[in-house]
Amino acid sequence: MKKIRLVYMGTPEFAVPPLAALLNDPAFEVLAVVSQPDKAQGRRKEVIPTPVKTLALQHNIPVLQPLKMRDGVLREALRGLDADFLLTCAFGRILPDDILSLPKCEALNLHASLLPKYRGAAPIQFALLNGDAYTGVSLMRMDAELDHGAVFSQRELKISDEMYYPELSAALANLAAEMAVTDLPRIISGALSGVEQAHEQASFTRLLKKEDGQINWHSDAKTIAQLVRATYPWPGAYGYLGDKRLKIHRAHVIAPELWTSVPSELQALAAGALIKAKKQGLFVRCGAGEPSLLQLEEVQLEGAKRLTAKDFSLGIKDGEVLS
RNA sequence: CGCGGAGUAGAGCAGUUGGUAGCUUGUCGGGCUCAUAACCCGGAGGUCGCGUGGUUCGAGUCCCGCCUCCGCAA
Repeated sequence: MKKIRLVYMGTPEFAVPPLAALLNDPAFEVLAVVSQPDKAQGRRKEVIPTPVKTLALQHNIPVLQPLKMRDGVLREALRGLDADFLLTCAFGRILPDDILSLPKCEALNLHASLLPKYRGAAPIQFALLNGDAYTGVSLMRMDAELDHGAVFSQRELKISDEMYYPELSAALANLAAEMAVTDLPRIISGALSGVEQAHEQASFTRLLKKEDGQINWHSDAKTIAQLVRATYPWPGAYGYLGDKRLKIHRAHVIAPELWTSVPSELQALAAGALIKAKKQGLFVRCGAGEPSLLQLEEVQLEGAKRLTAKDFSLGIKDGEVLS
């Protein structure tokens, strides 16, 4: 049987499982991998190859890292490959028309949401941020607009309360991998056809910024917990203790029925007030009117290492308030 | 040379104008209690990151050099 020839375009960790699955499946032949240029990272500004590039090199797949999409160089490189599919996954750049319209090559995208919901750059984060019960992945055809083309297939995933961004991202990436391996052949055979999206229901996500991690302690604890889960590990949810930033790495909501102290006592506390409850843990009073409680699990003060809430609480005074 | 914070008992912190270290927690022993992540009593545990460095009668505390960790920025 003729192998399915494809060019894979992806950059971050999320795009690794699908590529790995395609590389391990004999039905596919990955002709080339396109990834974003390597960037300097870390305190020492070391240049780190992208996760997708690393995997590709381990399998001796040629890697292209074009600086520009529109100068024709990439198009020329791809044109000679005679691929059946151009498959992108978290590539991070919008592809110009001349690449999407390569002859006899279907340009597809793996997107981490149930389109038309959450088009754009940060679908996983926004699903967590909004406290959605479900999200998923979509396999779709690329067209001139962002995440706008016909959808071939989707897989759903339940979001559990324990999922932070890395867990959800990994779960979705695995789902995307499974979907790519099983559904690309079905597209070739004609078993799957693209269905136009319900565009009027589309929503869009943008890349998170550093400031998106700042916590408003007047929000209720549930909202704040969602922010913590969505922004971990970057940009990270944070408040301020004095003039120092305090990152909240892990936290969860305490259901009102589990409160050991009565609401009237909480009512008297300012939003952001830290509550040291002996061995029971460290809590923050949240909410504007109705008080709600957020239990901190893991935090990190600016300049210090990350600590469990227990260790952190040993070093702070009573009555301190986060802002 | 990007900016900045920090290295003190197992852990988290304090240590004022320099006078040989203290708190919380944990740990060990004992006690109390129907019981407790409760309470009471007692003990162990630190060459204060490194330098056979400098200043000083005397340095965790000031000066110099080095190492390590971390936040910001990228």
